[in-house]
Amino acid sequence: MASAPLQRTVVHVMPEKLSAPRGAPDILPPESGRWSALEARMRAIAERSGYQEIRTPLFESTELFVRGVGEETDIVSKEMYTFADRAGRSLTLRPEWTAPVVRAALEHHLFSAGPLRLYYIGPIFRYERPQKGRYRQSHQFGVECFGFAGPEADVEVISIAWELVTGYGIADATLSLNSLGDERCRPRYRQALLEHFDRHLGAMSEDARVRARRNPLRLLDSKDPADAPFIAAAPALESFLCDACREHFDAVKVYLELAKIPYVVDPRIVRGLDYYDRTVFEITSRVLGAQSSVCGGGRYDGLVRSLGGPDVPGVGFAMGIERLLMMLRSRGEPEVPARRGIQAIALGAQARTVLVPIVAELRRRREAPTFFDYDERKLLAHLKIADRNRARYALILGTAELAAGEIVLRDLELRSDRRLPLDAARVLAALPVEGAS
RNA sequence: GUGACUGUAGCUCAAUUGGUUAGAGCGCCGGCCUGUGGAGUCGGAGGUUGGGGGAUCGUGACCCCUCAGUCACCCCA
Repeated sequence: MASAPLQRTVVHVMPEKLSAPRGAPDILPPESGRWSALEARMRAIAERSGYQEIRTPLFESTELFVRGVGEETDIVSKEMYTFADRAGRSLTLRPEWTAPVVRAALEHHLFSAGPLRLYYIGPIFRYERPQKGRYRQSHQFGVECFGFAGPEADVEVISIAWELVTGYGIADATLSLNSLGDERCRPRYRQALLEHFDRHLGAMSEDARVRARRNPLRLLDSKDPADAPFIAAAPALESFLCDACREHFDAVKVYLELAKIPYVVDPRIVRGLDYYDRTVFEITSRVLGAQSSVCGGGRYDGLVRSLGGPDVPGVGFAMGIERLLMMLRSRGEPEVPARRGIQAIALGAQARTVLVPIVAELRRRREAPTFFDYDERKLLAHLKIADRNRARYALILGTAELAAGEIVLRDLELRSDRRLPLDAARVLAALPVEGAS
């Protein structure tokens, strides 16, 4: 290999600074700490309702999303990260979780064991123009409840979402609800809609004409003022629901009231994924700006079958972690974190040698952090580092202590010193237990 | 994919409507305050003004392209 010329080439070819791809932000400390705390809470809440985690590959065969999400949807038609692998297979970075979850459940015969409750947490990828609350790699938490056709499951799933969003004292959240009907009544409504809009399409936005062709229901969702009067005059979906769908929808509302979960019925939420039927819902917040939706979901009784599986009903939601974090942050929390952990301070090479194994022992036995700056500094500088680390204690070993066979344990909050025998066990015994943060 | 705005030290921002060696605060590193901390004080490092072209005697400032961010549309979490 002619490595020398190759190296030269590399230097000339990439003089630019390396940076993260567009719309794919890094998550750095201390922000990453907020992430893991939220994720822990999501897992806990899902598990309390009997949900278990599922992890699926980051990429799937492209066909899964085309069939599962719908060829005509924006996600599939223009937002997927699709590539060919070395064998020419078309693969796609998952743009959503529901289709992969169903695929995995089918592949491993999870439906044959009866009702199934799964949750997931992880990244999704959509090729969109980034803006606030919208990224090319974003992260979702969600649950899928399979095997129950009744309204109880809808409300179970909504309850989980609602608890997560409101659990931090967020007053701003709104739950919007709608029913899309099922395969019996929706076609009739679709037809009625088309007939209504057909007469006005010439006066409506260009976008509306596209929607009429691709998904007439989405006409209702147009924000173009030109379309507003025609939308207002459009027939209401609710009046077209068949008896079974109406009964289901009414029961969902009753259960929500029993659960004291406030909602508004919004006939305009129709959702952009093809697989939904009956209940659809969304949780929104003003603080998110234009990307107001923090959670969206609904029932998808036909999806499993359409992917080649048995006739298993399902209901679930997906929640945007970035957006939920934005909601939490907007309530402000400038609080200074409490002091925690120990700053180990060695003055001089010999003290350092003695302190290293003691620190190792502290780190093995305690959950709270033990910080150790290995550079030779003055005591003053070490204490400043301890403050920066927000350490509660300083463990100081200098030449005087070393000679006396002692070590100083300083409480940085109380500003008081104790002299202890120079021994890891004695130090541990003198420290209160500090648990995980 | 469409439209608009913005990119100057690690961070937040200056730089008299183009004019000499681009500054400040915070942060960082170091000295002093004889081994006891969020302070003070003195000093230091750190910028090819996102990148590339162009116009000009000359620009961080003007024009074009590009990259990135932000806001809205589209769509969605």
